[in-house]
Amino acid sequence: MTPASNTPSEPGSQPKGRASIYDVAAHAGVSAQTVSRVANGQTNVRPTTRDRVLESIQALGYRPNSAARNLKSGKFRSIGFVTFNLATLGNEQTLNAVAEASEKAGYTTTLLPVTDPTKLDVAGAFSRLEEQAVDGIILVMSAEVGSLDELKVTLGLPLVIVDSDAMLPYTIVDTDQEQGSGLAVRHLLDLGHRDIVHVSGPEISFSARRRAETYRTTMAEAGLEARPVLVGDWSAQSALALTRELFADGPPPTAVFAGNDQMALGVIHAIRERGLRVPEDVSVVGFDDAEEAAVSWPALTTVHQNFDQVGRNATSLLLSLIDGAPDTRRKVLIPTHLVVRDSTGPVRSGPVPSA
Amino acid sequence: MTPASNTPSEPGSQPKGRASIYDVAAHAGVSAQTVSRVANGQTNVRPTTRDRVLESIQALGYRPNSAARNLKSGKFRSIGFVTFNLATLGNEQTLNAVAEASEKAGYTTTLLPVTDPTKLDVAGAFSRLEEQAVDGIILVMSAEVGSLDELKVTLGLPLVIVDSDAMLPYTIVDTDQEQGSGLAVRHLLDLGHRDIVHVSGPEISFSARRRAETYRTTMAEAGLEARPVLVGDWSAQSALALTRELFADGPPPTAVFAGNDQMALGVIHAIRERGLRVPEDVSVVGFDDAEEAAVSWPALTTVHQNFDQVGRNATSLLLSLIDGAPDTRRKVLIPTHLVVRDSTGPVRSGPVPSA
DNA sequence: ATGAAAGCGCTAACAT
DNA sequence: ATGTTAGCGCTTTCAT
Repeated sequence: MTPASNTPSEPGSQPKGRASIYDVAAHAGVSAQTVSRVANGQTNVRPTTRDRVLESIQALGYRPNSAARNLKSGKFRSIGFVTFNLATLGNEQTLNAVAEASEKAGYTTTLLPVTDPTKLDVAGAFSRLEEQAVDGIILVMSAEVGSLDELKVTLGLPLVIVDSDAMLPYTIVDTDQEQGSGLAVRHLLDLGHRDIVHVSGPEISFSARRRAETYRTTMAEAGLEARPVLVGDWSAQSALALTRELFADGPPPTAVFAGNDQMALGVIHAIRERGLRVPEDVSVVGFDDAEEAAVSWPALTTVHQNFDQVGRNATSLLLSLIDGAPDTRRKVLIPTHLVVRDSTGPVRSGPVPSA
Repeated sequence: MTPASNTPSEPGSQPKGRASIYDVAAHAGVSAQTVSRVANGQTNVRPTTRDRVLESIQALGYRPNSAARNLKSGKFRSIGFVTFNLATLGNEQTLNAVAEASEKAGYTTTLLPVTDPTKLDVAGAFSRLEEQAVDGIILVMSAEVGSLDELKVTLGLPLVIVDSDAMLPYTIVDTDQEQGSGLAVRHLLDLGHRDIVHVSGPEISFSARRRAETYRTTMAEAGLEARPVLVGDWSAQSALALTRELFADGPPPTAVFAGNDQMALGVIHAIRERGLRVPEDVSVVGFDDAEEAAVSWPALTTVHQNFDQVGRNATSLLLSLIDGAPDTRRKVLIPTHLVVRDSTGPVRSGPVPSA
């Protein structure tokens, strides 16, 4: 059946390395072009020929070489995901959403870890990103990066920034920190709390600073005095230590707004150590709505952050940039919503909401 | 200074697209070879020439095109990370470790998400992996995949499997599930518990099955009768529901071994709902040692799983395979250790350990 | 120390 | 419907 004409390279032997398009062409007795057409599902190939080529592809285990394709097309069909630490609920979920969204668009996601944020001097590490086999970059900052302004100059690749200072002159997608934090603080206010403490993430984090700011302004709007912000590092451990100190220093507040759920757990732990109850003695609100929030004891009231939407938006924005859309430097803010569970309740004694 | 001789393509205008090695060569008045040598840090270039080339590289913002490099070298310097869901503590931490380890080796990590595990029929999806621009693949299963045997036949790429049935004929890296589960169950046994329930992950998961098996054998070794395993899906919610049912159906056990920390939290939640205390009435052990384990209330006794080591080992194994080492199909089992915190204690009333 | 030529595997453009 | 030519950007010979 198959006209297995002998070629000098002995096609009958087992395949060394990988079969190229020429091997298939020789095996099927057609030109490389025809193989290419079959491999790419072009229509203008006679069914007989197509079948023969398909057989040869099978027989030789041929797979197109993506490097050659990339070289030819000038595209990689891959987007780069740059982050300083993956070990964060938000970053991880964002990555997950990005990976799924880009896969749907036929793109692959390449991780470009930058071990040390401060090492990200623009001249050095960043320009190296251009060599990577990616068509565009999603930069998840979650922390400050020096001289970002030069980025635009240095980086010759489409760029979308996630979780960042929305003042930056780039296309940005982020959770609406202000809206979310307002929700949390006003919830406590509505429950009658007047003495509310905020335990925040690290200074270096934009979102942490934004949440702390909103805590202060919302308190001010209510005509209340904000307590000094307790600055942690997102970890439950840091919140635990901070809250212990707080209790050691003076009377406990009636409510705590924690910068994330992890820290909320740490706060709750410290409250219990002190012999107090949640929410009867102290109410606690978190931020993120991580999986454990629903099953902690008590179930945590928290601000739900929609990382999936952040990731999907960032991806589609980047993809359109890659497709040549002009960079309009849009800021997309993804709204949050409050999930009220059992860690918050009305103040036990003291002023009741005006009603 | 610079002999900016005019070429037909008007090099003086702003760079359309990207500067190639030829543009730099023309700009510096040397051959492409010399540029290549400078770019790759070869020594045999006269300092004067080198400087001139370097200047041109700067001026034109030249970055080597990785597609061309890849095509030439036949390597991508990237490893593929295949998983069915990233949204798992273990997978995420493993990915993190893989990304870091491969970055250190000068490799990039490419995410190859497979949305539906059951869709991973070998003939289809898997052979497509070969087209990806990767030199090898780390497959994180955490669940069963049909006809894996054909994998070897189909996949022409170095492969390391993580978190899997260690019986498979591949190079495998995994947490030592047996050792870990033994630690957990024997810890409860040592505390005098005799009535221990196991809440497991889903049947489809190898590690879940392995942990359940070890629970049964360890109980048997102690001459005790195992309770029917409560099969959940790793989520706290599932454990919560399962434990509620358990309590509704009969007398509570004195201890629970949960298949992971999330489920342990769900179990604890259910115990409390029932008006019982942890660990006074019921002891609970988890598995993973996730961050929240240390700060949950009470702090969770759990089996620490070293995902970092799993990821690092998988990476170095894969890298050596890529470098041409023969596939010896080693099984590397990473040991765990027990972290005793506050969720376990001696049985209140009942048999005391023989001593 | 430097350059010229060839080719990695693929596909767009142009024949036939 | 199929084949031929050329070239993507780089690096490995092999000169010089």
